[in-house]
Amino acid sequence: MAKDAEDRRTTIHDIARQAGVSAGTVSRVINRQPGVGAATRARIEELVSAAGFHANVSAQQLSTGRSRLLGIVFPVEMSRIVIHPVYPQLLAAIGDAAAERGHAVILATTPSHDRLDQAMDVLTRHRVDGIILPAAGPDDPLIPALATLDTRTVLIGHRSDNPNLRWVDSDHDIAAYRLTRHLIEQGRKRLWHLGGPDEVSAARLRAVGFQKAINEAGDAVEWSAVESIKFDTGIALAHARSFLTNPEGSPDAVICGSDLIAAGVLTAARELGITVPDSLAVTGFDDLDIATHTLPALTSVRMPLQALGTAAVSLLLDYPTTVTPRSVLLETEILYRGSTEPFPLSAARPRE
Amino acid sequence: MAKDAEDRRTTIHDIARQAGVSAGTVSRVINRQPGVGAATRARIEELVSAAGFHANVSAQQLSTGRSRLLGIVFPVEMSRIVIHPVYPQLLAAIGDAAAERGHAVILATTPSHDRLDQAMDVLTRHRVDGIILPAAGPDDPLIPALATLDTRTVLIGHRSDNPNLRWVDSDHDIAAYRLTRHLIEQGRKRLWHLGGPDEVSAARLRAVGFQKAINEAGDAVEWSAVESIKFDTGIALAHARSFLTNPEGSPDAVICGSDLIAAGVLTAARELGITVPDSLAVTGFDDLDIATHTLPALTSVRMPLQALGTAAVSLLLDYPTTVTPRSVLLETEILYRGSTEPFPLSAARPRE
DNA sequence: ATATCTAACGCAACCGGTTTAGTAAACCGG
DNA sequence: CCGGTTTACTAAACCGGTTGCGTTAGATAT
Repeated sequence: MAKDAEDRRTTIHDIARQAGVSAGTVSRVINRQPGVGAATRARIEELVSAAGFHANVSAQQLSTGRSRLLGIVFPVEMSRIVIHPVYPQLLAAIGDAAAERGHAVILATTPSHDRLDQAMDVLTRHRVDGIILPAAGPDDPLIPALATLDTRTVLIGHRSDNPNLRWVDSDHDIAAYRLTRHLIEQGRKRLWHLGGPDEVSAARLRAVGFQKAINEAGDAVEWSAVESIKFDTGIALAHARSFLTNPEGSPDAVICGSDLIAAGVLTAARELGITVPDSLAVTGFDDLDIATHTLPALTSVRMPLQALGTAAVSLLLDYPTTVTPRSVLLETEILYRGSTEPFPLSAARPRE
Repeated sequence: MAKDAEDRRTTIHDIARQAGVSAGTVSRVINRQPGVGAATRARIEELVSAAGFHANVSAQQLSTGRSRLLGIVFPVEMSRIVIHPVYPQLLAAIGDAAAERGHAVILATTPSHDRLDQAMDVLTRHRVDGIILPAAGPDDPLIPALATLDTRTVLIGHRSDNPNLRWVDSDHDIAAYRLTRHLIEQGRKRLWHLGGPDEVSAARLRAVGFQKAINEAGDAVEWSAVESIKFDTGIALAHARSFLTNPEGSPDAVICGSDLIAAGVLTAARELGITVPDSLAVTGFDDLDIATHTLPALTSVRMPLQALGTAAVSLLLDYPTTVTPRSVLLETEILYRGSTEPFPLSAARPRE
């Protein structure tokens, strides 16, 4: 063990000795529990902040059974498919929400799909109070694995019907539906959908919303859908070059599964001399930085990332005290920008 | 405490009872320590895996003093400036490297720069064995804060001279130097540098390497440098449109601080009818997905992300046993692709 | 056969908190 | 002034592992 008494961290007993009280009293003070006199409490609080004392979470875990730790499963293989800028932001949102509730976040990574056990190991060994699987997809083998773990688990971005799991998601389908309706009401007649990868539930739902609006419009519009391309501007560019020059017919509106994809479409349009929004409307998803820097700026759908994080954490931690819903669906916000602004219409519209 | 005996996790004592030995013996088995007979060891290992037993890390932390936890400080404000696709990959690399060494990774996020204490809190309360600050920049207030913490700390991506800190980095400057030399040797005469944000040390070093090659070339070449733009394709596009049409002279080679920036330059070139690589060479950094999807494919510099993660973890954990260097500098790999392939030269080159 | 050594284990203290049961003093109404 | 209640606090068990030391049994040396 060979620890110098010198470099040992301050413990609750050190504080207790200095304050002339027992360890139990100090414990009550740092946990803001009743049963301590005002004077004693003040004296102890003074000593605590003077010594820079921080209670050892491991010791707390041992005696209370709660680790104040949330596990985030980070699917590496998935991230090779979907390296997406919202990822870090979502992580940060979860981290903040957890911190707000006095919890920290531990990362459980899997180097590959046949090494799930590595992630599961971390989660169980650290006795996490809850698990979050962000950017989950429908066929992720982690989902059944986590469902067996008897630790409360929340998926973000995939609406699993597994009764052992909870989820939070944003209304991708509704947003895509509204976006498509908006374009149809503008008078667009040939709508294409260029969606994100099939492995991502969000991408699928966006396609569903598009399809619903199309179905409602009936024969009034032509449509086509390329689903399942990667969230990649370069790949989108190649696709767009092809369908924008198709002699059999090309779109006057493209609903994209992500701003990254929409950026590729805008580039292709510019190359081909197709003016946006006059001859072609383009929409994206996620409201990335790039959406405000394209020419014209890109109509996009902002995800409630902060709220997703907060809701996920709440679903994990609020259960013991209140009745918690099994799932939470959050609203997105559509930001209409230049890429869908119909020139004739806007010119005709009276100033207000 | 009110725990059912039922849903309690299996402990080392449960295993011990089942095996008819003491807890100490079980402990020696799961830690692969000597002093246990072969038969007993086999019997215990059997029981451990049958029960799915995973030792409680908190209990281990308490008795050994080691938490088997590495803290990653996740600078949220920074990520607003630099939302970059290598970020998740680097995180994953660190996670894997840590897992390999039997450690897990805990995230310490700061909602803002004046709430550093939140991150520091997490780190100290969980008694992390080491701290990693990825994508560090020169003026990050976290750096002095972490230096006072008397927990071993490694910066990734910033070569701090603070003696209390260690760092790992890749040789951005050397790569940029080689890249620039390569272009000069090709006969390029007017080289522009379009670098990433000043807040990121990597971006600064890339500028330094460019400058060194330029200085060596002397009067043989013209040059110009726009430093400090965000890692953003849209912004880069705007810059490129401007300097590629500058009547006072435009470049025949652009060295970019990131593939995201290079993608913008390629788009601008295409818009303006400038052929790449014949009239203009373009290079990027980071070898993102997009680099292989542009037309032509983008010459780029691949960062040794996996190795950076491994080295950082090693710098944190190898100290007690061996002498550890204070810093590690890793090599990058330059991938020459179409965007710098000089057409005349390649046509003249005999097939091999 | 006896003394000596060693490998294999048990015992129990310990890590740093939390929490329950218990005690002493203060307080309160009549 | 007394019995009863409340308040402030202590002591100690406990959480689940680890580890130094002591014990025992079997192997080896004499």
